Amino acid sequence: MPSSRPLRADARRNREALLSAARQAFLGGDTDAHVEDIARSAGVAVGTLYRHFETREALIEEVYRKEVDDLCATPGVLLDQYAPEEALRRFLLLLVDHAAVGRGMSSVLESIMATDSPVFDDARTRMANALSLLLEAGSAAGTVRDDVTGSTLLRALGGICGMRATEGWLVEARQITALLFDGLRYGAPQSP
Amino acid sequence: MPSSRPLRADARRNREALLSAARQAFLGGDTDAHVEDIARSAGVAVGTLYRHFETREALIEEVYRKEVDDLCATPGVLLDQYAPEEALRRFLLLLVDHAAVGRGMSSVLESIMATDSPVFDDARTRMANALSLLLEAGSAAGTVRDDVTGSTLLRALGGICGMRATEGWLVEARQITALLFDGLRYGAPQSP
DNA sequence: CACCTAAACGGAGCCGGACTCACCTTATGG
DNA sequence: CCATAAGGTGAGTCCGGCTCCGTTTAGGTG
Repeated sequence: MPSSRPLRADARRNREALLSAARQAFLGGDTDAHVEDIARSAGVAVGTLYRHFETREALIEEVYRKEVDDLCATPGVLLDQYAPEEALRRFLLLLVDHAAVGRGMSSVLESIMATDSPVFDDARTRMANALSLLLEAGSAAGTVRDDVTGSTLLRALGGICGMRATEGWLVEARQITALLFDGLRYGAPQSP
Repeated sequence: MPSSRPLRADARRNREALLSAARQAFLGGDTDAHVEDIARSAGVAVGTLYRHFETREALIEEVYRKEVDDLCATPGVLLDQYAPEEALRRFLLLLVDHAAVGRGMSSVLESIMATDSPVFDDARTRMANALSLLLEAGSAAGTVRDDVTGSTLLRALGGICGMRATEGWLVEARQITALLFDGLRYGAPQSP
Protein backbone atom coordinates (compact mmCIF):
# COMPACT_ATOMS: atom_id res chain seq x y z
CA MET A 1 0.00 0.00 0.00
CA PRO A 2 2.74 2.50 0.78
CA SER A 3 4.09 1.72 -2.68
CA SER A 4 1.97 1.83 -5.87
CA ARG A 5 0.95 5.49 -5.99
CA PRO A 6 2.23 8.16 -3.58
CA LEU A 7 -1.12 8.68 -1.84
CA ARG A 8 -3.12 11.79 -2.47
CA ALA A 9 -2.30 14.86 -0.43
CA ASP A 10 -5.53 14.98 1.55
CA ALA A 11 -5.35 11.26 2.16
CA ARG A 12 -1.89 11.51 3.62
CA ARG A 13 -2.99 14.35 5.85
CA ASN A 14 -5.94 12.39 7.15
CA ARG A 15 -3.88 9.30 7.70
CA GLU A 16 -1.47 11.35 9.73
CA ALA A 17 -4.25 12.95 11.71
CA LEU A 18 -5.72 9.55 12.48
CA LEU A 19 -2.44 8.15 13.66
CA SER A 20 -1.83 11.13 15.83
CA ALA A 21 -5.29 11.00 17.32
CA ALA A 22 -4.94 7.29 17.96
CA ARG A 23 -1.50 7.75 19.47
CA GLN A 24 -2.84 10.37 21.79
CA ALA A 25 -5.66 8.10 22.87
CA PHE A 26 -3.76 4.85 23.25
CA LEU A 27 -0.54 6.15 24.69
CA GLY A 28 -2.67 8.36 26.89
CA GLY A 29 -3.95 5.28 28.61
CA ASP A 30 -7.37 4.85 27.06
CA THR A 31 -6.65 1.44 25.66
CA ASP A 32 -10.19 0.90 24.56
CA ALA A 33 -10.88 4.18 22.88
CA HIS A 34 -13.75 3.91 20.42
CA VAL A 35 -12.98 4.13 16.72
CA GLU A 36 -15.83 6.60 16.42
CA ASP A 37 -14.08 8.98 18.82
CA ILE A 38 -10.66 8.57 17.31
CA ALA A 39 -12.06 9.33 13.88
CA ARG A 40 -13.95 12.34 15.13
CA SER A 41 -11.00 13.79 17.00
CA ALA A 42 -8.96 13.40 13.82
CA GLY A 43 -11.67 15.35 12.03
CA VAL A 44 -12.78 12.53 9.76
CA ALA A 45 -15.52 9.92 9.66
CA VAL A 46 -15.20 6.25 10.52
CA GLY A 47 -15.32 5.30 6.87
CA THR A 48 -12.12 7.19 6.33
CA LEU A 49 -10.48 5.50 9.25
CA TYR A 50 -11.33 2.15 7.79
CA ARG A 51 -10.02 3.17 4.40
CA HIS A 52 -6.61 3.60 5.97
CA PHE A 53 -6.59 0.82 8.51
CA GLU A 54 -7.91 -2.64 7.95
CA THR A 55 -9.24 -2.83 11.48
CA ARG A 56 -9.08 -1.18 14.85
CA GLU A 57 -6.31 -3.53 15.85
CA ALA A 58 -4.30 -2.66 12.78
CA LEU A 59 -4.46 0.99 13.70
CA ILE A 60 -3.20 0.19 17.16
CA GLU A 61 -0.37 -1.82 15.75
CA GLU A 62 0.68 1.03 13.52
CA VAL A 63 0.73 3.37 16.48
CA TYR A 64 2.87 1.00 18.43
CA ARG A 65 5.29 0.12 15.68
CA LYS A 66 7.37 3.22 16.16
CA GLU A 67 7.61 2.68 19.89
CA VAL A 68 8.72 -0.86 19.33
CA ASP A 69 11.32 0.26 16.83
CA ASP A 70 12.87 2.60 19.34
CA LEU A 71 12.86 -0.06 21.97
CA CYS A 72 14.45 -2.62 19.73
CA ALA A 73 17.31 -0.31 18.97
CA THR A 74 18.41 0.25 22.55
CA PRO A 75 19.96 -3.12 23.40
CA GLY A 76 22.66 -2.46 20.83
CA VAL A 77 23.38 0.91 22.39
CA LEU A 78 23.42 -0.46 25.89
CA LEU A 79 25.81 -3.22 24.94
CA ASP A 80 28.23 -0.61 23.65
CA GLN A 81 28.21 1.14 26.97
CA TYR A 82 27.91 -1.56 29.58
CA ALA A 83 28.90 -5.09 30.38
CA PRO A 84 26.32 -7.56 29.07
CA GLU A 85 24.89 -8.29 32.47
CA GLU A 86 24.44 -4.64 33.31
CA ALA A 87 23.05 -3.91 29.85
CA LEU A 88 20.47 -6.61 30.37
CA ARG A 89 19.53 -5.28 33.78
CA ARG A 90 19.15 -1.78 32.46
CA PHE A 91 17.09 -2.84 29.51
CA LEU A 92 14.67 -4.80 31.64
CA LEU A 93 14.15 -1.88 33.97
CA LEU A 94 13.94 0.51 31.07
CA LEU A 95 11.05 -1.48 29.68
CA VAL A 96 9.22 -1.35 32.94
CA ASP A 97 9.82 2.34 33.49
CA HIS A 98 8.89 3.05 29.92
CA ALA A 99 5.66 1.23 30.61
CA ALA A 100 4.99 3.58 33.47
CA VAL A 101 5.09 6.77 31.45
CA GLY A 102 1.62 7.44 30.20
CA ARG A 103 1.16 3.70 30.53
CA GLY A 104 1.49 3.59 26.79
CA MET A 105 4.28 1.11 26.52
CA SER A 106 2.75 -1.32 28.90
CA SER A 107 -0.17 -1.62 26.57
CA VAL A 108 2.29 -2.14 23.77
CA LEU A 109 3.99 -4.99 25.48
CA GLU A 110 0.78 -6.41 26.74
CA SER A 111 -0.86 -6.27 23.35
CA ILE A 112 2.17 -7.75 21.75
CA MET A 113 2.33 -10.58 24.20
CA ALA A 114 -1.19 -11.21 25.28
CA THR A 115 -2.49 -12.06 21.86
CA ASP A 116 -1.42 -14.56 19.35
CA SER A 117 -2.74 -12.33 16.67
CA PRO A 118 -0.58 -12.31 13.57
CA VAL A 119 -0.92 -8.55 13.72
CA PHE A 120 1.77 -8.46 16.35
CA ASP A 121 3.92 -11.25 14.98
CA ASP A 122 6.30 -8.76 13.57
CA ALA A 123 6.71 -6.72 16.72
CA ARG A 124 6.96 -9.87 18.78
CA THR A 125 9.74 -11.25 16.67
CA ARG A 126 11.73 -8.07 16.71
CA MET A 127 11.45 -7.67 20.44
CA ALA A 128 12.44 -11.27 21.00
CA ASN A 129 15.48 -10.71 18.84
CA ALA A 130 16.44 -7.63 20.78
CA LEU A 131 16.30 -9.61 24.00
CA SER A 132 18.22 -12.49 22.50
CA LEU A 133 21.00 -10.11 21.69
CA LEU A 134 21.34 -9.23 25.34
CA LEU A 135 20.97 -12.75 26.60
CA GLU A 136 23.56 -14.09 24.23
CA ALA A 137 26.04 -11.39 25.09
CA GLY A 138 25.50 -12.21 28.74
CA SER A 139 25.84 -15.92 28.36
CA ALA A 140 28.93 -15.48 26.19
CA ALA A 141 30.42 -13.49 29.04
CA GLY A 142 29.37 -16.22 31.43
CA THR A 143 27.28 -13.97 33.66
CA VAL A 144 23.88 -15.03 32.44
CA ARG A 145 22.48 -18.51 32.15
CA ASP A 146 22.26 -19.80 28.60
CA ASP A 147 19.04 -21.78 28.66
CA VAL A 148 16.59 -18.96 28.26
CA THR A 149 15.46 -17.64 24.91
CA GLY A 150 14.52 -14.09 24.05
CA SER A 151 10.99 -15.10 23.29
CA THR A 152 10.60 -16.76 26.68
CA LEU A 153 11.86 -13.69 28.44
CA LEU A 154 9.58 -11.54 26.36
CA ARG A 155 6.62 -13.54 27.58
CA ALA A 156 7.59 -12.98 31.15
CA LEU A 157 7.96 -9.27 30.61
CA GLY A 158 4.66 -9.11 28.82
CA GLY A 159 3.04 -10.55 31.88
CA ILE A 160 4.67 -8.04 34.14
CA CYS A 161 3.77 -5.07 32.02
CA GLY A 162 0.25 -6.28 31.55
CA MET A 163 -0.44 -5.81 35.17
CA ARG A 164 -0.44 -2.01 35.35
CA ALA A 165 -3.70 -1.03 36.98
CA THR A 166 -3.44 -1.01 40.69
CA GLU A 167 -1.86 1.81 42.56
CA GLY A 168 1.82 1.32 43.12
CA TRP A 169 2.20 -1.27 40.42
CA LEU A 170 5.46 0.27 39.28
CA VAL A 171 7.12 -0.73 42.51
CA GLU A 172 5.85 -4.26 42.13
CA ALA A 173 6.84 -4.38 38.49
CA ARG A 174 10.37 -3.26 39.31
CA GLN A 175 10.57 -5.88 41.97
CA ILE A 176 9.41 -8.68 39.77
CA THR A 177 11.79 -7.59 37.08
CA ALA A 178 14.64 -7.65 39.55
CA LEU A 179 13.53 -11.09 40.56
CA LEU A 180 13.60 -12.21 37.00
CA PHE A 181 17.00 -10.70 36.52
CA ASP A 182 18.34 -12.49 39.54
CA GLY A 183 16.82 -15.66 38.20
CA LEU A 184 18.66 -15.11 34.96
CA ARG A 185 21.97 -14.84 36.74
CA TYR A 186 21.29 -17.71 39.10
CA GLY A 187 22.27 -20.46 36.78
CA ALA A 188 25.16 -18.71 35.12
CA PRO A 189 28.50 -20.53 34.96
CA GLN A 190 30.16 -17.92 37.15
CA SER A 191 27.53 -18.09 39.84
CA PRO A 192 26.88 -15.03 42.02
CA MET B 1 -29.23 -13.40 48.32
CA PRO B 2 -28.19 -16.86 49.53
CA SER B 3 -29.81 -15.90 52.83
CA SER B 4 -33.40 -14.56 53.11
CA ARG B 5 -35.43 -17.43 51.70
CA PRO B 6 -34.04 -20.88 50.73
CA LEU B 7 -34.55 -20.44 46.95
CA ARG B 8 -37.28 -22.29 45.19
CA ALA B 9 -36.58 -25.82 43.99
CA ASP B 10 -36.70 -25.09 40.27
CA ALA B 11 -34.61 -21.98 40.79
CA ARG B 12 -31.89 -23.92 42.51
CA ARG B 13 -31.90 -26.51 39.77
CA ASN B 14 -31.53 -23.87 37.11
CA ARG B 15 -28.81 -22.06 38.97
CA GLU B 16 -26.92 -25.32 39.22
CA ALA B 17 -27.45 -26.07 35.55
CA LEU B 18 -26.15 -22.63 34.63
CA LEU B 19 -23.04 -22.98 36.73
CA SER B 20 -22.34 -26.39 35.31
CA ALA B 21 -22.85 -25.20 31.75
CA ALA B 22 -20.61 -22.22 32.38
CA ARG B 23 -17.96 -24.35 34.04
CA GLN B 24 -17.96 -26.68 31.09
CA ALA B 25 -17.55 -23.76 28.71
CA PHE B 26 -14.95 -21.76 30.58
CA LEU B 27 -12.82 -24.54 31.97
CA GLY B 28 -13.10 -26.14 28.57
CA GLY B 29 -11.14 -23.28 27.15
CA ASP B 30 -13.80 -21.18 25.51
CA THR B 31 -13.08 -18.12 27.61
CA ASP B 32 -15.43 -15.94 25.65
CA ALA B 33 -18.42 -18.18 25.44
CA HIS B 34 -21.62 -16.24 24.77
CA VAL B 35 -24.17 -15.87 27.54
CA GLU B 36 -26.83 -16.85 25.04
CA ASP B 37 -25.13 -20.21 24.49
CA ILE B 38 -24.47 -20.87 28.13
CA ALA B 39 -28.09 -20.20 28.94
CA ARG B 40 -29.31 -22.40 26.12
CA SER B 41 -27.05 -25.30 27.01
CA ALA B 42 -28.34 -25.04 30.57
CA GLY B 43 -31.83 -25.26 29.14
CA VAL B 44 -32.94 -21.81 30.23
CA ALA B 45 -33.29 -18.36 28.69
CA VAL B 46 -30.91 -15.44 29.15
CA GLY B 47 -33.34 -13.71 31.43
CA THR B 48 -33.00 -16.57 33.86
CA LEU B 49 -29.26 -16.40 33.71
CA TYR B 50 -29.40 -12.73 34.58
CA ARG B 51 -31.78 -13.40 37.42
CA HIS B 52 -29.11 -15.51 39.04
CA PHE B 53 -25.97 -13.65 38.07
CA GLU B 54 -25.57 -9.91 38.04
CA THR B 55 -23.42 -10.01 34.94
CA ARG B 56 -21.44 -12.31 32.72
CA GLU B 57 -18.34 -11.60 34.74
CA ALA B 58 -20.09 -12.46 37.97
CA LEU B 59 -20.99 -15.85 36.57
CA ILE B 60 -17.39 -16.45 35.62
CA GLU B 61 -16.25 -15.50 39.06
CA GLU B 62 -18.65 -17.92 40.64
CA VAL B 63 -17.35 -20.69 38.43
CA TYR B 64 -13.80 -19.93 39.37
CA ARG B 65 -14.35 -19.51 43.07
CA LYS B 66 -14.25 -23.21 43.75
CA GLU B 67 -11.06 -23.68 41.78
CA VAL B 68 -9.46 -20.86 43.69
CA ASP B 69 -10.57 -22.37 46.97
CA ASP B 70 -8.86 -25.64 46.16
CA LEU B 71 -5.74 -23.86 45.12
CA CYS B 72 -5.61 -21.74 48.22
CA ALA B 73 -5.76 -24.79 50.38
CA THR B 74 -2.70 -26.52 48.95
CA PRO B 75 0.09 -24.34 50.34
CA GLY B 76 -0.83 -25.47 53.82
CA VAL B 77 -0.68 -29.09 52.76
CA LEU B 78 2.61 -28.66 50.98
CA LEU B 79 4.17 -26.97 53.97
CA ASP B 80 3.27 -29.97 56.06
CA GLN B 81 5.10 -32.26 53.71
CA TYR B 82 8.08 -30.30 52.47
CA ALA B 83 10.65 -27.74 53.49
CA PRO B 84 9.37 -24.21 52.78
CA GLU B 85 11.62 -23.74 49.78
CA GLU B 86 10.52 -26.97 48.19
CA ALA B 87 6.90 -26.30 49.04
CA LEU B 88 7.14 -22.98 47.28
CA ARG B 89 8.77 -24.52 44.24
CA ARG B 90 6.12 -27.18 44.02
CA PHE B 91 3.29 -24.76 44.41
CA LEU B 92 4.55 -22.52 41.65
CA LEU B 93 4.92 -25.41 39.26
CA LEU B 94 1.59 -26.81 40.35
CA LEU B 95 -0.07 -23.57 39.33
CA VAL B 96 1.50 -23.67 35.94
CA ASP B 97 0.72 -27.31 35.32
CA HIS B 98 -2.78 -26.79 36.59
CA ALA B 99 -3.08 -24.02 34.06
CA ALA B 100 -2.17 -26.46 31.34
CA VAL B 101 -4.98 -28.90 31.98
CA GLY B 102 -7.98 -27.81 29.98
CA ARG B 103 -6.44 -24.37 30.14
CA GLY B 104 -9.10 -23.57 32.67
CA MET B 105 -6.92 -22.47 35.51
CA SER B 106 -4.82 -20.24 33.39
CA SER B 107 -7.91 -18.25 32.59
CA VAL B 108 -8.66 -18.16 36.26
CA LEU B 109 -5.32 -16.72 37.14
CA GLU B 110 -5.32 -14.44 34.19
CA SER B 111 -8.78 -13.14 34.92
CA ILE B 112 -7.94 -12.68 38.52
CA MET B 113 -4.79 -10.80 37.77
CA ALA B 114 -5.40 -9.04 34.51
CA THR B 115 -8.30 -7.02 35.72
CA ASP B 116 -8.68 -4.65 38.55
CA SER B 117 -12.32 -5.49 38.67
CA PRO B 118 -13.64 -5.66 42.21
CA VAL B 119 -15.27 -8.89 41.12
CA PHE B 120 -11.99 -10.65 41.62
CA ASP B 121 -10.82 -8.74 44.65
CA ASP B 122 -11.78 -11.58 46.85
CA ALA B 123 -10.03 -14.28 44.86
CA ARG B 124 -7.01 -12.07 44.45
CA THR B 125 -6.70 -11.50 48.16
CA ARG B 126 -7.03 -15.13 49.02
CA MET B 127 -4.45 -16.20 46.48
CA ALA B 128 -2.05 -13.54 47.67
CA ASN B 129 -2.47 -14.79 51.19
CA ALA B 130 -1.79 -18.34 50.13
CA LEU B 131 1.44 -17.25 48.50
CA SER B 132 2.41 -15.13 51.48
CA LEU B 133 2.16 -18.19 53.63
CA LEU B 134 4.78 -19.92 51.51
CA LEU B 135 7.02 -16.91 51.21
CA GLU B 136 7.00 -16.26 54.91
CA ALA B 137 7.74 -19.85 55.74
CA GLY B 138 10.64 -19.68 53.30
CA SER B 139 12.03 -16.46 54.57
CA ALA B 140 11.67 -17.61 58.16
CA ALA B 141 13.77 -20.60 57.21
CA GLY B 142 16.23 -18.28 55.53
CA THR B 143 16.04 -19.91 52.13
CA VAL B 144 13.85 -17.34 50.44
CA ARG B 145 14.37 -13.61 50.25
CA ASP B 146 12.07 -11.62 52.48
CA ASP B 147 11.38 -8.57 50.35
CA VAL B 148 8.70 -9.99 48.11
CA THR B 149 5.03 -9.99 48.96
CA GLY B 150 2.46 -12.56 48.03
CA SER B 151 0.58 -10.06 45.96
CA THR B 152 3.68 -9.17 43.97
CA LEU B 153 4.39 -12.79 43.26
CA LEU B 154 0.78 -13.32 42.30
CA ARG B 155 1.13 -10.62 39.68
CA ALA B 156 4.10 -12.30 38.18
CA LEU B 157 2.34 -15.61 38.04
CA GLY B 158 -0.71 -14.05 36.51
CA GLY B 159 1.46 -12.76 33.73
CA ILE B 160 2.96 -16.13 33.12
CA CYS B 161 -0.32 -17.97 33.07
CA GLY B 162 -1.91 -15.37 30.87
CA MET B 163 0.40 -16.28 28.08
CA ARG B 164 -1.02 -19.67 27.16
CA ALA B 165 -1.76 -19.50 23.48
CA THR B 166 1.24 -20.44 21.44
CA GLU B 167 2.29 -23.97 20.93
CA GLY B 168 4.67 -25.20 23.56
CA TRP B 169 3.86 -22.47 26.02
CA LEU B 170 3.93 -24.92 28.89
CA VAL B 171 7.64 -25.40 28.45
CA GLU B 172 8.19 -21.67 28.45
CA ALA B 173 5.90 -21.18 31.41
CA ARG B 174 7.80 -23.78 33.40
CA GLN B 175 11.03 -22.13 32.53
CA ILE B 176 9.91 -18.68 33.54
CA THR B 177 8.54 -20.05 36.75
CA ALA B 178 11.86 -21.69 37.49
CA LEU B 179 13.52 -18.38 36.73
CA LEU B 180 11.24 -16.66 39.17
CA PHE B 181 11.91 -19.29 41.77
CA ASP B 182 15.63 -18.89 41.38
CA GLY B 183 15.14 -15.17 41.67
CA LEU B 184 13.31 -15.71 44.91
CA ARG B 185 16.19 -17.67 46.36
CA TYR B 186 18.84 -15.36 45.01
CA GLY B 187 18.65 -12.78 47.75
CA ALA B 188 18.06 -15.15 50.60
CA PRO B 189 20.30 -14.84 53.66
CA GLN B 190 21.76 -18.30 53.12
CA SER B 191 22.61 -17.66 49.49
CA PRO B 192 22.61 -20.58 47.04
C1' DC C 1 -9.11 26.82 -17.37
C1' DA C 2 -12.63 23.40 -17.81
C1' DC C 3 -13.21 18.76 -17.59
C1' DC C 4 -12.74 14.01 -16.26
C1' DT C 5 -11.80 10.16 -13.45
C1' DA C 6 -9.86 7.65 -9.98
C1' DA C 7 -9.17 8.35 -5.32
C1' DA C 8 -10.94 9.70 -0.98
C1' DC C 9 -14.68 10.83 2.17
C1' DG C 10 -19.04 10.56 4.88
C1' DG C 11 -22.25 8.56 7.67
C1' DA C 12 -26.51 5.86 7.81
C1' DG C 13 -27.01 1.32 8.72
C1' DC C 14 -25.72 -3.68 9.70
C1' DC C 15 -24.42 -7.05 12.93
C1' DG C 16 -23.14 -9.48 16.95
C1' DG C 17 -23.24 -9.67 21.76
C1' DA C 18 -24.27 -8.12 26.53
C1' DC C 19 -28.04 -6.85 29.13
C1' DT C 20 -33.33 -5.35 30.42
C1' DC C 21 -38.26 -5.40 31.11
C1' DA C 22 -43.11 -6.24 30.83
C1' DC C 23 -45.59 -10.14 30.95
C1' DC C 24 -46.50 -15.06 31.61
C1' DT C 25 -45.85 -19.61 34.44
C1' DT C 26 -45.57 -22.31 38.53
C1' DA C 27 -44.02 -23.81 43.17
C1' DT C 28 -45.59 -23.69 47.65
C1' DG C 29 -47.82 -22.64 52.18
C1' DG C 30 -52.19 -21.94 54.03
C1' DC D 1 -57.28 -25.98 45.78
C1' DC D 2 -56.13 -21.10 45.46
C1' DA D 3 -53.48 -17.02 46.02
C1' DT D 4 -49.44 -15.01 45.33
C1' DA D 5 -44.91 -14.11 45.17
C1' DA D 6 -40.87 -16.24 43.22
C1' DG D 7 -39.23 -17.51 38.98
C1' DG D 8 -38.88 -17.78 33.83
C1' DT D 9 -39.17 -15.93 29.20
C1' DG D 10 -37.42 -13.79 24.94
C1' DA D 11 -38.23 -9.88 22.12
C1' DG D 12 -36.12 -5.65 22.34
C1' DT D 13 -32.49 -2.03 23.61
C1' DC D 14 -27.99 -0.42 23.64
C1' DC D 15 -23.44 -0.19 22.31
C1' DG D 16 -19.44 -0.64 19.54
C1' DG D 17 -16.92 -2.39 15.55
C1' DC D 18 -17.34 -2.50 10.79
C1' DT D 19 -19.47 -1.98 5.76
C1' DC D 20 -21.39 -0.01 1.67
C1' DC D 21 -22.50 3.11 -1.57
C1' DG D 22 -23.57 7.71 -2.96
C1' DT D 23 -21.06 12.18 -2.90
C1' DT D 24 -16.96 15.14 -3.07
C1' DT D 25 -12.48 16.44 -4.64
C1' DA D 26 -7.47 16.23 -5.99
C1' DG D 27 -4.85 16.67 -9.58
C1' DG D 28 -3.66 15.08 -14.36
C1' DT D 29 -4.94 16.24 -19.37
C1' DG D 30 -6.17 18.80 -23.67
